[in-house]
Amino acid sequence: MRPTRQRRAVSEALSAFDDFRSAQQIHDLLCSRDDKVGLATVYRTLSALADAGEVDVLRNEDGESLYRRCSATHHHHLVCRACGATVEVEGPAVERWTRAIAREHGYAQVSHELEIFGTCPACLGSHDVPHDGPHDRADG
Amino acid sequence: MRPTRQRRAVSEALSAFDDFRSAQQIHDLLCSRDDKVGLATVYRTLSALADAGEVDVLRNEDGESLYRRCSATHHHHLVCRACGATVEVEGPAVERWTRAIAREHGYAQVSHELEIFGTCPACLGSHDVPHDGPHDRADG
DNA sequence: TCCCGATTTGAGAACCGTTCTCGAAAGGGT
DNA sequence: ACCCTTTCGAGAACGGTTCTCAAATCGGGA
Ligand SMILES: [Zn+2]
Ligand SMILES: [Zn+2]
Ligand SMILES: [Zn+2]
Ligand SMILES: [Zn+2]
Repeated sequence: MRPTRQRRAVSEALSAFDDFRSAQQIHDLLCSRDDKVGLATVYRTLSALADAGEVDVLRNEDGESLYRRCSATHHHHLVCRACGATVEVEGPAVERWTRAIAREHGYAQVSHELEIFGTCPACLGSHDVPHDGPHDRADG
Repeated sequence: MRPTRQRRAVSEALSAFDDFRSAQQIHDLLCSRDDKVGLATVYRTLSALADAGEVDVLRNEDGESLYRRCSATHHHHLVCRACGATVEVEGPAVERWTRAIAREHGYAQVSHELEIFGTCPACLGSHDVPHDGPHDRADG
């Protein structure tokens, strides 16, 4: 995979966010910076990064794919519904439990998806709960 | 909510499946039975049932919504990737863990999503793995 | 039973995130 | 510079879902 200007731009844009962002949001950020990158290229690059395990993907309630640069080890997410603030969490017991459940029912090639949603401390404190962006995170 | 012929048909169609099915699959089943129900009505009825907590919803990897009549208590699913065979599973320890993690980070109004995917015993045994339907489940 | 307002239906259009198309542009090895 | 492959990108296409709105249906009261 060639490190083209476009791919570098998408990858750097991802790093500018601490929370999960959609392909279109990333494209918008690049546009506002006058980085000319086609939307199709943003989609292609994000898919490639996800396939390579360099970013995590999760679907929001609208079915939209959201991307985030995460640590390399297996983990799950605690995500604020209001602002998107994300915490990576690990639970060895949960990992064991899912494997045990699958074995118990004879299922093989097991994987799992686990996300925790809630309202983060910042959003709990603020009187008007935001719905369109993070509180104090870089986004451009 | 009026118990119309259409809503009854959708509800009964759901009961004919043991695994998760899409709105379009349910619509197809009704058509093949000469139950005249519009696709929009199928979507509306499934949404209403999901809102009422009468059916569980999960999104497949394509972002499609799948529906299943489940038990009323909180549970998760062990789903076969190949044929869709579904087992309801419960894990009190996981429930405790998610609450603890959320509290630890100060998140409130916590919910979570957890699905386990794998290959069921029947699909492991069969030589040509099916990709379009369950093994020996009612679907008509 | 008949009437009437409220609810429900459904064919098709609209919506929207995503993927595909394919000719143009860019890159790298020689 | 040349060639061949990869990548790009504007716009079309795709597919699941939702919306539109006129027609059908329902339920309750007269
Ligand atoms: Zn992650
Ligand atoms: Zn895990
Ligand atoms: Zn269920
Ligand atoms: Zn649970």
